[in-house]
Amino acid sequence: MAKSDSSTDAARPWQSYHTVYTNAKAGMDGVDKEKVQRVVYKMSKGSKYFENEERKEAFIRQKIENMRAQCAKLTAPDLSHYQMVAEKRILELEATRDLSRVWVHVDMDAFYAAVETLSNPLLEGKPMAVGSVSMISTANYEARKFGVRAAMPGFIARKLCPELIFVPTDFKKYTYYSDLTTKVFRKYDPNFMAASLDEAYLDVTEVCTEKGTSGEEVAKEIRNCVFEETGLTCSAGIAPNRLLAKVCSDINKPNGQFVLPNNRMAVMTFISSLPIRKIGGIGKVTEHILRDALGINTSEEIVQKGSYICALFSHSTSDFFLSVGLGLGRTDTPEVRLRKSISSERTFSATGDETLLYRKLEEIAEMLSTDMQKEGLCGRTLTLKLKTAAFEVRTRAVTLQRNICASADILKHASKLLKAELPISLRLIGLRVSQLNEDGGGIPSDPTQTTITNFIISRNTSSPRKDMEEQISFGPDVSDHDFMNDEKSDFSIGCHETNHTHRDPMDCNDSSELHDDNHTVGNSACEVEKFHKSSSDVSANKVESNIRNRVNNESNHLEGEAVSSSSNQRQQFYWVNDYKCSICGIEMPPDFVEERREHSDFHLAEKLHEEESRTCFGTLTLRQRTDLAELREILHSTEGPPQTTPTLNTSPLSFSFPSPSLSAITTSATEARGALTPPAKPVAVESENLAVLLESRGLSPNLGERVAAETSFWSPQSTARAEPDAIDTMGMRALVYEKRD
DNA sequence: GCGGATCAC
DNA sequence: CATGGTGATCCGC
Repeated sequence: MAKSDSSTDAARPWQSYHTVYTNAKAGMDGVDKEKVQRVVYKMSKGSKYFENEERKEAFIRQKIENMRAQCAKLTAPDLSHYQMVAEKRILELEATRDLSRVWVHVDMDAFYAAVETLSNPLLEGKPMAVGSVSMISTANYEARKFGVRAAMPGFIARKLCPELIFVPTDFKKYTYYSDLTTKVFRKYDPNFMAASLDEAYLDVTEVCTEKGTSGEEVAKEIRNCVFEETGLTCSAGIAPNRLLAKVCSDINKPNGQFVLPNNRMAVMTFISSLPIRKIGGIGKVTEHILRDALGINTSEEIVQKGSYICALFSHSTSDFFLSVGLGLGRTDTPEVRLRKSISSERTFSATGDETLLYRKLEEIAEMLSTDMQKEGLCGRTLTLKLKTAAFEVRTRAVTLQRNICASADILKHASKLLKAELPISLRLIGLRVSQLNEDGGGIPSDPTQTTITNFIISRNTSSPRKDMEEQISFGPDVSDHDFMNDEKSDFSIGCHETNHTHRDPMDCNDSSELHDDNHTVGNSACEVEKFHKSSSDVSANKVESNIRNRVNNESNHLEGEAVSSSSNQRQQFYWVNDYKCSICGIEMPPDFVEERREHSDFHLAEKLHEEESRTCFGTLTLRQRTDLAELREILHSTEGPPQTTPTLNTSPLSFSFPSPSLSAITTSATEARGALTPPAKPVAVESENLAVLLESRGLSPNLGERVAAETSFWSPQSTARAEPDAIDTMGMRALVYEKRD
């Protein structure tokens, strides 16, 4: 079924229309997939969305063609070279295998839908979907029988299942139940990793040894506990690493579990027959590419075609693929995850009306700024995201010299970016701020003061000179960027609907000034108040970044918990509502700059003292102390940590689709289980022979370890590939931080 | 550093 | 009639 495209396409065109939600998934056994596919196709055909999907598809096909051509060009010497490269990489990766941990991945069954049913028993047994007519978050199992799935537009779902009941999302409820599960998880692993409201990874190694039980038993216990606590069922996967545990939890869903023993042969057998699409990080496109360009369908084939993998993909990507083929995954518990960007975006009915578009932009800027201030964040890079009426996505970014967080500042720069794209018809506008809390450099002794001054100058005088300064990086960018890249030429038609080869920065400035003025008129008092608030937030954020960096650095150098994790998180200093000390409660208005500094210094001294007596890491505190100014910054800025959890409930919704990957796997699950018994053909190397093999190739037996330590695959930056579920929704962040108490 | 793209939830 | 929002990462410039 891999081939014969051309023949079937003409007769059954729907077969070539692939969406994320037409894949198999738990609870879809008896579904007439052909019929579902046909309905989806018919509902989609002719729409702008559909046309865009076709364009994307065509682009991917082109890419695949190029790769095949590249493969064909490989000479015999090339191939033998890459074969060696692959073998070396495989050995090195193999050397990193760690079978000493027991990981459990817990995944709630149809979480949102289950919660809604719990609070409204009338829904029981009826096909129901949580979400809206435009988009479904999750569907219960009755609905799945009709082919209704997460990420499917509601109007298509209704076509598939006319009686489908729609229930709007209610994140307060989900958070409440999620917190209940958290309580259970923490008992088994105080450092468990919350992957989302309904998913968590637990390292139960210690529990197993202490209780002398198996991971299987522990998982059963956890699931029972979760059920008693919440009345909700969940599924679990037990495996030696997180990547495998995640795959396993999907196998006997719902309300089941699957154990993959800590045994290399079992792992290899399991992974070998596994369709690559089941693995986190391999999505629709990657699957397509690997299948059609290299003929790879299973993980086993990845290793078999290792030479082609290494020839075609970058180092980090091929490492990821190979490690998947070997059933490797992360076994460590990473330190606190830090947000790297914050964004806000909205879809609306497409319009080319500039006034309307600017109004939308204004709203987004406002929302984003609000979120940033809630979190005490600010950043230097602003990215405008646009989706055209034709569903094409564009982004335009500027990196400023200073951090911003006030909505007026965001809007000012965003307006310039948008202006440069006009005229254009849009259906979505989004804004993102990244490079959070970084020291912009050149911030003098008193950052708070300077920043306030800058804010006032920037707003009140609106000096064009300053605007030009900040736009330095904007100029070159304009002339630089183009869509003439030959590879993409066929896909860039829409991009030419505007001509961005020439822009007048001054024109942008003028317009944004105008805009600013309009915005300010009428409530200047209110605006002034805002300045204070946001400016103090600016310094706050900067500081927070420092402290966060420190926490990171420290935890790298020290074994065990980060020094500051307990003390900092419990007793962080910041101004509640911008006037009340979070530690002692004393009230002090924002403009009492000097008094505030004194006050924070007092707490700083207190804190240093506490840390010194609490820890034996003298060198560290000493080093910290060398720069009192910085420390003071830290203290000043230390943001109200995640206990801002209350904001969680009211926070912007973040849709969460329970395990979007499919699993008509009950069959493949039994296959896999059966396959575990007989010793399968060895895919790579036997671990016991590893040292011998390494040496036979002139590699020292521990080379693999050393290289792996340096290679990017194991480094934090490529976590997404190795561990793609490192997602930080607001809800998740609360969970993640909470666990560190 | 920017922009396109993929992925997860 | 008509297809979401947030965050992360990677690649190729």
